Amino acid sequence: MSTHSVVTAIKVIEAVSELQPIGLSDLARHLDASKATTLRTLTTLAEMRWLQQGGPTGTDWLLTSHAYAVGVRGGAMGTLREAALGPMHQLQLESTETIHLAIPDGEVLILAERIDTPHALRAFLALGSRIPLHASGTGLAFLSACSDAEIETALSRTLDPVTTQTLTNPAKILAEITAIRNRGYSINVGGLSDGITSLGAPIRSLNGRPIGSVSISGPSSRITPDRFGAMGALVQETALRIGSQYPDL
Amino acid sequence: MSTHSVVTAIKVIEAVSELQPIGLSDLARHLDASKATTLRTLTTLAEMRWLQQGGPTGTDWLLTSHAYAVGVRGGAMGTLREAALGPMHQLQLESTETIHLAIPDGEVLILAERIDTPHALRAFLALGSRIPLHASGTGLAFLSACSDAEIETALSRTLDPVTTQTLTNPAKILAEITAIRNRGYSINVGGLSDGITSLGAPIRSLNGRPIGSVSISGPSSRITPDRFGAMGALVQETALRIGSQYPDL
DNA sequence: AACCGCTGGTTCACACAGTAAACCAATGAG
DNA sequence: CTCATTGGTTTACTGTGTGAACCAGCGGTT
Repeated sequence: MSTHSVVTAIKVIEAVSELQPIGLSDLARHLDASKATTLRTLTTLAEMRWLQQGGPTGTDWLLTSHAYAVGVRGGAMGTLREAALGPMHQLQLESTETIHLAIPDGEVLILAERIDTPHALRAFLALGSRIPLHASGTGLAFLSACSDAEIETALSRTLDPVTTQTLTNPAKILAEITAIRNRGYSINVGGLSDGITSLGAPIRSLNGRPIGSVSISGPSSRITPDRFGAMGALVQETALRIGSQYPDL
Repeated sequence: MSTHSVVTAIKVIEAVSELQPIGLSDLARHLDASKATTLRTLTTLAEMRWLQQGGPTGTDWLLTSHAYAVGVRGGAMGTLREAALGPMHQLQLESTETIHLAIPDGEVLILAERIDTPHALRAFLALGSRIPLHASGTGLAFLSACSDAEIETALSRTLDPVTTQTLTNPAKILAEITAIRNRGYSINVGGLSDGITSLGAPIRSLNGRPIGSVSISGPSSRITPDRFGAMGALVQETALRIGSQYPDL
């Protein structure tokens, strides 16, 4: 087996990130690599302060906060979030609900920023969560700004349902996308988590390419159909404001 | 020069994170490595979806959102933030100001989470920001929970002033630390950014070790000395609640 | 034009870094 | 007391990553 050491290193980081706390043998097995290799990679990564030992047993491996600090600054992550914060705050005040900013990573969106509602009952999604394109307000909004070819490849993947109300039929999703394009914003009732409704709009860079999306999320009891129009207009406007500040991909 | 390839890979990631957008030659010069090595590292990292080309010139290198997604989950970053969110929200409601959660990374703290105030005038600090221990409410609070030896090594470093009001004299900082220990919370008026006052308290794990700190931050015009007592008690209580949920380092 | 200093990217032979298999010591379950 | 784990170490070999030298393209200056 010929592997670049840096490839294994990255795999180690990602595996630890996902499975932590995790022990050496477990990790080596999961990576299908020898323990010696795995351990040496672990120790060098520890020297670089990306990993550390700890956890229940004291010998398990964990990701450090250094990894976080490095990741947050960053391309779209840094500049787009910076540009988005102001408009997102304003949208939070206007809607009084939770505001999400999502950014694409491969075939999913990643929750990049969240402005919380003061309400006790609220939608909750951890930062960094991977959000499937077909199952969320942000995702559907993002798709609606993609080219037909991109949409097709996105929908050609297996579309796992997240809740009982998740759209999984490509044809229905396509219909929904054209609806979104006409309407200007997406509507997702319980598709990502039960009882949560969200309205989303795509953020376009100055050249028109989709670079993320914003959404308003809250309990379906508060975000009722009669408020869709007003709230949808707000998200749409917010997405426009953010995109207009953002120069390019 | 003999270097591990994974070490250079990590250095590349960190350099790109810090300097992006950045070109090949620039990067190689900054890393003191050959362009060949640098480029191959860049391309493998791009294959792993951690980096991508783009930016103004189209050939500059950027960090992807994938790096962020990997970093956020993670050790202290994940579990502690999860445990802290509830109490932080409550503290936000009680104080009506911005709440910060900071976690140690080497010799600084990293801003891990932020709950914003609805006020238009508010303190702002980007997630992932590196916060010097001696110049912030969170930092001083964290120091106050460290052992004397740890404090000494921390204060033996060069203490750069951030504002004109930053404490840089080790003796004065030590005095402040004992004051914090008696008082139960830290007070920082304009030490990190002008016009911002913050009150912080250390978060201790069940075994008593400091693992982070929380703070209330806002304009000095709103966080006035007559409110220090009440607000300080709130932060302190919040830090205790968070720590009591958190098992161990 | 020719020259310059730069850029991103490529090629190649050699050394050394990274690999896997075998091996230890310690722990916990049966 | 076995047996199967665990984390960690040692080894000799091999193939990966290394840096120097090399292209080609670009924008100014002369």
